[in-house]
Amino acid sequence: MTLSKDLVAASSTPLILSILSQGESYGYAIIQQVHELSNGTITWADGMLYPILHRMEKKGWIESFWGQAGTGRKRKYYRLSVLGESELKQQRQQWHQLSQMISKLEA
Amino acid sequence: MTLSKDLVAASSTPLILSILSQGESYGYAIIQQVHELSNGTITWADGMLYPILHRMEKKGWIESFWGQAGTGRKRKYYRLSVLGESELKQQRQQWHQLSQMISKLEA
DNA sequence: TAGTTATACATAGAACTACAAGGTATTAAT
DNA sequence: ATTAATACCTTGTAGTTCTATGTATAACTA
Repeated sequence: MTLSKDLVAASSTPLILSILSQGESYGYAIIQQVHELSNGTITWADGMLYPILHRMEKKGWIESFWGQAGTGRKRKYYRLSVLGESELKQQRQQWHQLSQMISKLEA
Repeated sequence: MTLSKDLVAASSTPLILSILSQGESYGYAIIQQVHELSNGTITWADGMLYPILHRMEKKGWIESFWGQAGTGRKRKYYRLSVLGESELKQQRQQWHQLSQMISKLEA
């Protein structure tokens, strides 16, 4: 399944917010989580994700901090901010409403 | 509720396809139908809808023909094409998948 | 130990595009 | 007569996205 460009754009933010609502994570892992959650149907390019993360941080929805993996490799972790929590709530609501509208129109 | 730009873009096409799947309609009426279906929360500008309809026609998802309202006013009606039907099916599936992913992540 | 793959992050800017604003025209209402 | 509602259309720009490219380390493998 290749998602339409619009749908990718519209879903990436709520998906990232949702993932981070379950605990902090980092770019590379988020890509894998989305891949798994979608049963392999969604594969994000890393060059697409990082700008999104930066934008979301700029908006104050997520916060970053550098961490160390067990291996010694550096990672930039992200966690949901308070603002991000309420944003997630709103976006979930919007998704829900639109889903319902589309469902309602199924003959 | 003001939907995010991304979400408006992602939802407009499946919504229009869904509406037309229930029978032919025309631009002005589609705007009102969306307004009603959303309980007044979604108000599309006409200048935003017409280009979308043109694009969708270009892609072969919908077909247009000029008609006459009872009043004598001219209207450009749109109906779903065969291609549009399968496109709708796909887009519904995608919406469904993403909705499920987001739901699944609700703690 | 050299080469390859996987992990991990970053950004410039080409390429795209949405849609506000502005335009035309007819019918209905006041 | 005027205004509101109905009905459609397009240009230009202001904005955005994400591809392509770059850097670097760790782990594996032949």
